[in-house]
Amino acid sequence: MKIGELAQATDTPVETIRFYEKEGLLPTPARTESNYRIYGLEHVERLMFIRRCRSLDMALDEIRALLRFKESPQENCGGVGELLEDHLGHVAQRIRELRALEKQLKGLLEQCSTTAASGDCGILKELSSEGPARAFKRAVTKHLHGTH
Amino acid sequence: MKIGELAQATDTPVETIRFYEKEGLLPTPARTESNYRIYGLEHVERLMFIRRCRSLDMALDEIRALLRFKESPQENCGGVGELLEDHLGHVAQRIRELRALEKQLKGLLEQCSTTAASGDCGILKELSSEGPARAFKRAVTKHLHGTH
DNA sequence: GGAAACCCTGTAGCGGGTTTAGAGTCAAGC
DNA sequence: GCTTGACTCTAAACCCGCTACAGGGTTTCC
Repeated sequence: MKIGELAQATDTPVETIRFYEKEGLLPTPARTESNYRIYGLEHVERLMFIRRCRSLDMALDEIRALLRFKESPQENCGGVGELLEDHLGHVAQRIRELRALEKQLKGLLEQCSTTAASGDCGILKELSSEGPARAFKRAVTKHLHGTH
Repeated sequence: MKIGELAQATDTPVETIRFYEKEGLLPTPARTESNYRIYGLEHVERLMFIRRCRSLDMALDEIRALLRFKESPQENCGGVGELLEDHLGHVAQRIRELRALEKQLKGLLEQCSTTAASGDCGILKELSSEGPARAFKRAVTKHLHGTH
């Protein structure tokens, strides 16, 4: 199959396939006389593996590691689990961060509704708050950097 | 104040300040005879605003828009709220995605513990599943692109 | 007067692709 | 046979939001 067919089969943009090849995630395929890439079942399989991992938001480096495990003699299953647990940790961490963010944004938006009647935009005020004057003073009084 | 002091005052790397200037987020400051940038209160204020927005994970384009609102005559508060709501929407969406992800990863990890005793890695199997054969067939039988 | 700590400009790199430019190939319709 | 259009090729630039150089000049401290 040609690259466009592989693209359809795996729901992957053609350019991304070439990119994965350049990155060493996909083996270099055979070519036709006219220099077109030709793929087989094994490429479909491998690309689908990659895409499934990417859909789990794994980095290309993590995927490379998984592919090595997959290829390697046998039973580095422990390593696989460890990698996944690390990744899960990152994801959980990011969720926590985003939730904190969400809360802050909601707080800001409330400002808007409560100050809607009054003069000027509560959101912009809030974003400007914990005024700069203090920080300025801090910086100026503290221009004694290093030990002193 | 010089760039390093501004950096301290706002907890922003020096390079990032120069980057924001190049991006038009910070106005071009005055210079000393020896070509050093000199900043005042207004720069501290503006940079803190930018950093607060960034800590809310807003894109530089969004921040640019907010700064325009801030500058503009008066009362585009509606626009501000709208922008923030959009942003909140993105954040909420991303949280949903990551939670789904988390669930999938946990499922995969369970595979590992349940198949630990058995022959080979359940995780890798699972990641390879919904086999490629079907997709391959789909692609090959459907090489009749367009109307046919 | 010399070393350390600051400042300057300009450029390249990160990840994970996407886009563009310019050229070649192949099948179908006239 | 010839043109159109869909596909393919390579190489290089672009995206975001920085970060990290390299190779200078300036200021400050002892």
